[in-house]
Amino acid sequence: MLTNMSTSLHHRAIEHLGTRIVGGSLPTGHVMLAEQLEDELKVSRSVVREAVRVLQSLGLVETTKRVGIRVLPPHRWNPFDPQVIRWRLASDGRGAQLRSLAELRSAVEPVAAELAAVNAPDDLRRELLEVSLAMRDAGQAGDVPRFLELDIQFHSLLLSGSGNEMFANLVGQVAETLTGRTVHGLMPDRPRDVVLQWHLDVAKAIFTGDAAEAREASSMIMRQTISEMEPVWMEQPRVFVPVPRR
Amino acid sequence: MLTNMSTSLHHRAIEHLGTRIVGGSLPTGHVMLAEQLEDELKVSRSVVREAVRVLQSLGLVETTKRVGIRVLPPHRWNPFDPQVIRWRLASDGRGAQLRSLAELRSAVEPVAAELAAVNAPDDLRRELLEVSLAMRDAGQAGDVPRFLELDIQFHSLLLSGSGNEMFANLVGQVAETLTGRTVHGLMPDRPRDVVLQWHLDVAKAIFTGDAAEAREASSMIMRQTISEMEPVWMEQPRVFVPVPRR
DNA sequence: TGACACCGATGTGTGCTGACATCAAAACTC
DNA sequence: GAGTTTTGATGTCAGCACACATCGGTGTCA
Repeated sequence: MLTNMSTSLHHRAIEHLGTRIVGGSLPTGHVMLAEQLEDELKVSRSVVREAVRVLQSLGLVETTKRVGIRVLPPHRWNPFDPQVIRWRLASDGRGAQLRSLAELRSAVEPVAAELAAVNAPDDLRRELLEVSLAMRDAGQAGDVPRFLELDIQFHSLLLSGSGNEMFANLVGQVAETLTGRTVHGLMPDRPRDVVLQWHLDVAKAIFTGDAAEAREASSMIMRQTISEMEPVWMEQPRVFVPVPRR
Repeated sequence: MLTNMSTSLHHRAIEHLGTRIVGGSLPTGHVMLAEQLEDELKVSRSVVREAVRVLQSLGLVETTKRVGIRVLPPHRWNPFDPQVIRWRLASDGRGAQLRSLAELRSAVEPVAAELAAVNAPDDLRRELLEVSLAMRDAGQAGDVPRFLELDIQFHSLLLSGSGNEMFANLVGQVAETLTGRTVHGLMPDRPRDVVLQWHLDVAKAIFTGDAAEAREASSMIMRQTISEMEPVWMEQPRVFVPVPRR
């Protein structure tokens, strides 16, 4: 066996194929043979087979006897899988992916805020309040990296505090969205005062258990976020997936 | 080899382990050995290894050298994976799963309606209108199975029409929620007239491009749905996942 | 004598390989 | 054109070499 290095062969194989499929260099309908992948990746059958099985479970490929490994169309991919999202963010589909995530956030966060106001444990409410205060300080001081860190912290706490496991699972994706925004230079040097105030409003409302106010303030943040990020995906066309007939 | 039957060994192995882990009979921290699974499932190592790799990508287990295959805690499971959701719906966690899905719907659908009013292609708007009319007829006639079918159709069109691939991907889960509601006997024999009216309102608003009205009417439906389904998960405790520190 | 650091044995996942089974597409026969 | 055979790919199996985390024994030092 050749030098295996840090990451496992299995992981590397998945990464290699995943990026190529999602990136588009292996187009929909493209057929590969397992043996051919062995040669290409210089790994054994077991590695290829295990990698293909994982990609199959993500909806990226299907295997058919007598045919081979076929790349499936994008609408078959599991759009909620963290790996798929990561691969898309690293590809041309980055804009469309960020739009999807931003819209998902804009849907989920106000409801999460509402739920957190009703259900969140006390220490989490307190921490949320502290973070929102720290955000104000960092924001007014123009400390962008610190602000980003706290921003992620804030929204993570909010989503976790909802007590909905699906919402809580979106923290990773939200972090991607937020960092993506700064990376794209879409953040003003100094966050707007209203945005800081809205974050404070959300934290206070959750602290006092005011669900309606929490939702409202969160909606404001989301509206602002979307309008700031819109340039990223402006030219990206929307795709309408056919609804499965029965 | 014993009779292998319709589904592949690989699929059966995944199903076997997935149901047991999600169902709780293999508790968090439980450690299995690959060899032991071979004996238990009466399959070879490759089948076990490929199945374990898939479960690993779903966050259900992790493998450590010298230790074995360890079952991970529920908060590490990918809550958006269709398989995981299916396993949970078939287990004790059914109530909590339905709550998560219902809350997700209640967050997403109003936003999807808003987006559909802006972006949906014309034929989809037309179809949505037709379906909402058919729903009214089936509802008033008390034809429950037909109503359920149309209801699923309606919400699928709505989610697809948003042009957001993540929203569109939720059709399967929404269908589960809706069927789950009838299965649990939570649907009145004859859907309330207001609900039928709200569905018509959503369809009309999307048809005429009135985003705000589409959102509002959709919110009403969601509010009603949640309140109808609440009994299912009343006694289920909420789980608060620790937010990952950096 | 007791505490601690070191180190080698052990067991288990990782990776590789050759062989056979299965099954569906494609080619062939009638 | 329908039915049959062939073919070629994945599916499944079993055995091996290797890497490496853990455990327990050994040695050193106080």
